[in-house]
Amino acid sequence: MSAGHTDVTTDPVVSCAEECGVRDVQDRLGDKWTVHVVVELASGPRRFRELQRLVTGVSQRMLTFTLRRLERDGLVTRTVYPTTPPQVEYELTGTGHSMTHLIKQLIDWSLDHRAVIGRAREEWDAKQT
Amino acid sequence: MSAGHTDVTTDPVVSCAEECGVRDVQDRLGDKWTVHVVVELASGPRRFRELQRLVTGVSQRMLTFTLRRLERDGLVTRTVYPTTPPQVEYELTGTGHSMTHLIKQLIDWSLDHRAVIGRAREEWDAKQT
DNA sequence: CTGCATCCAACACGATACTG
DNA sequence: CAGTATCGTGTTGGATGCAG
Repeated sequence: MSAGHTDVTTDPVVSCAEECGVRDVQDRLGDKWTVHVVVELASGPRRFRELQRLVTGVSQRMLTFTLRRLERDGLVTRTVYPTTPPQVEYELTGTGHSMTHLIKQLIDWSLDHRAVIGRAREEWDAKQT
Repeated sequence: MSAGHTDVTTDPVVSCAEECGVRDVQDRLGDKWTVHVVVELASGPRRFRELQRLVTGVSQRMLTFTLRRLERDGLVTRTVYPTTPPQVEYELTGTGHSMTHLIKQLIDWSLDHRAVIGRAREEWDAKQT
């Protein structure tokens, strides 16, 4: 594809990577649980227990952490219904939903290049004897 | 943009998040140095030393690691010029360049929501007394 | 200049136990 | 059910020194 990079200086991705608060998004997208939780919440509001069941392997601790952080950043809302037993519902906000699209991009890219990368990886590993 | 999510139960982000090798991409996008390096390489081939200067704060160890991993996955090429002193040049491959776009998405989103998230965060912190 | 190996501190994460 | 607190551990990442 884009071979022949005669002019390599024409890919203005960005000039500020760290300064623009990208780190926050990185941290979130790089976090296994965050992505999982957002994906689950994308299809509608969920209760705590429900999420823990849906997001396989997550510990109670990490789920709480993840939800708190998402809540703090205004990506999910936390609604407490004062019933017995207590019931808490988590739901994506508008901003939260917009992150959903971002995650979609991520997944699409990974699906697109998964095979190529896998092959490259095998070749490389082979060459390392 | 995509506001007005009246139907929350129809956001088919994805059905498999972990199974499809998304973790790999996550790891890479979540990695501070990887993103930085790719961004720097986006504007053209760079030498090792050059990268270390460009990517402020990276240790030699991490730069090597990062480059090796990128090389392994076929995202960058490593060309050795047998001169004295030795000269090694790193360059993004086609796949590598495509990741550039993904990173762009990331940065765009972060720029778009940076303010909102920041405000939400402050409010949340304030409420925590 | 480029790269690898070792040591060491920090932190993230999981498991567990306990409260409302 | 929902959430907090504590402890043990494994991985990450920086600093340093040495080699090609």
